[in-house]
Amino acid sequence: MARAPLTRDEVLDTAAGLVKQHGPEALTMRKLAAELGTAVTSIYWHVGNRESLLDALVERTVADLGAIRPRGGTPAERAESVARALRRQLRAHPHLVAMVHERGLTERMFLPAQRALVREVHEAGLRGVRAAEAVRAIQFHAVGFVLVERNRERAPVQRPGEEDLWDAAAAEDDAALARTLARPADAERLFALSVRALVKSLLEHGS
Amino acid sequence: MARAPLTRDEVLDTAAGLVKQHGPEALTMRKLAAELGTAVTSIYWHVGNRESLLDALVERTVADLGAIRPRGGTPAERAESVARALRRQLRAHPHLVAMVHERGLTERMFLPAQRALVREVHEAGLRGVRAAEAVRAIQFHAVGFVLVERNRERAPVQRPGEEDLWDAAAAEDDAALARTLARPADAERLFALSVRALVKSLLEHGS
DNA sequence: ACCTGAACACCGTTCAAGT
DNA sequence: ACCTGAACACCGTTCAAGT
Repeated sequence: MARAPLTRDEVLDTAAGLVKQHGPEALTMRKLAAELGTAVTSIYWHVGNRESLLDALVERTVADLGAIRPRGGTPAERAESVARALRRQLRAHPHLVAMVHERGLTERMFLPAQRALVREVHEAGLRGVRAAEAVRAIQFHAVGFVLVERNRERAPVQRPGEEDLWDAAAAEDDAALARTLARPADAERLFALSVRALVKSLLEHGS
Repeated sequence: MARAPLTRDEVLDTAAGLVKQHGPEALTMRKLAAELGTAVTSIYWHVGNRESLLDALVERTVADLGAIRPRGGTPAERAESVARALRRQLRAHPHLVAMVHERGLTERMFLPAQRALVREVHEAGLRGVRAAEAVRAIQFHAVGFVLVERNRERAPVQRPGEEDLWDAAAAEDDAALARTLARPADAERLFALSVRALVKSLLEHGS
C-alpha cells in the first residue's frame, strides 16, 4: 500500500497537528516525515526548507484568526474590548505566539486588531499621527503583555523570583502590597486594568 | 603548552563573550570548548549542561545591571523615568533579553525596577493591592514593549506587514494616519508616550 | 514532476578510562 | 578532583539517482 502522493497542504496540516500536540520544538523534519510516512527529503520538494515551512504555518494560522468585533457603548470601552479580544485570540493559539516570536514576526500579531482600533480611535475624535500612535500604543501593550504572560506560564518555577524578595523585607510598611507582589500576578485582572488605564489616557483630548 | 586548569568562571566568561559577539544561538558546547581550548566534555564537569550554563549566564548579567535611579519632580515623572531606564538597560543587553525570554525567565527582568517603582507609587499615595497592581502594570508594559521592539528589529523585512495594508486603503479618509501606520513605528517616541499615558491613569486617585 | 537513500556537517550528552 | 576521546542519538540540508 504505497501512500497517496504528498501535497503541500498535507505537509502543512500534519505540521500544524504536530505543533498543536507537542509544541513548535517537536516539529523536526524527520518526525514530520515519519508522521507523513514519506522520506524526509520529500518534504523539501514541497515546502523548501524548515524555515519556509514555519513561515507558511504562521501565515495560515494568522489568516484563520478572523476579525475582531468591538463591544461596548463608548469608543474607550470598544477599544478595550478589541485589546481583550486580541489577547484572547493569541492565547487560544499559544504555540502561534511562540512561533511568531521566535521567527521575528511579532508584528503579524498586530494586524487583526488594527482596523478595529483605528475605527474606535477615530470615533473618539483623534486624527492623524496622534490617532496612529494611540493605535500602536494599544497594540504594543496587548501583544507585549501576552508575550510576557506566556513566558511566565512556560517557566514552572521562577527561581528566586519576586516571591522571596518581598516576604522578608515588608515593603515600606505596606503589608498588603508585599503580599500581592509575593504572589504570582493575576494576568486576567492585570490586563483589564492596564488596558483600561492606557486607553483612558490615550483617548483623552488635549495633552 | 598544556593550558591552565579550567574554572567555572572562565567557562562563563568565554560563554558570555561568545554570546556578546555572535548571539545566543552561536553558543554551542562544541564552539565553546574550541574557544576554551579544552575537550567538550570538560565543560560538563564545571557547569553541568547547556541549560544550567545559560541559567548562570542570565543570573550573572542581571546581577550586573545595577540599580535604577529615578529622576524627575513628581512621582509620575519619576515612575516614567524608571520605566525608561529599565528599557534602556534591557536594550543595552540585547542578547540577554533573547536569552531570558527563551528560557522562560522574563520576570527576571522585572526585578531591577520593582523597588524603585514601589517607592514612587507609594509617594503618589497608592497603597496595598492597588499600588502593587500599578507597579506590575508598568513592569509588564515596559518589558513587553522591549520584547516586541527587539523582535521587530530582528526581522529584517516584515513580509506583507502594516505597510502594504495602509497605503492602498487610505484609512477612512485619514491620510496622515495611513502614512504613519505605513511607516515602521518610532519605538523611542512610542514608548515615552505609552508609558506616560499608562502612568498618568494608574497614579490618579479614585476610579 | 515527484520521491528516495546515502552522505555531510552539525548538535547535546553519557560514560568508561585516564591522570 | 579534573580531563579526555569514543560513542550515541539526534538535527537540517544537499544531491545524485531513480520513476
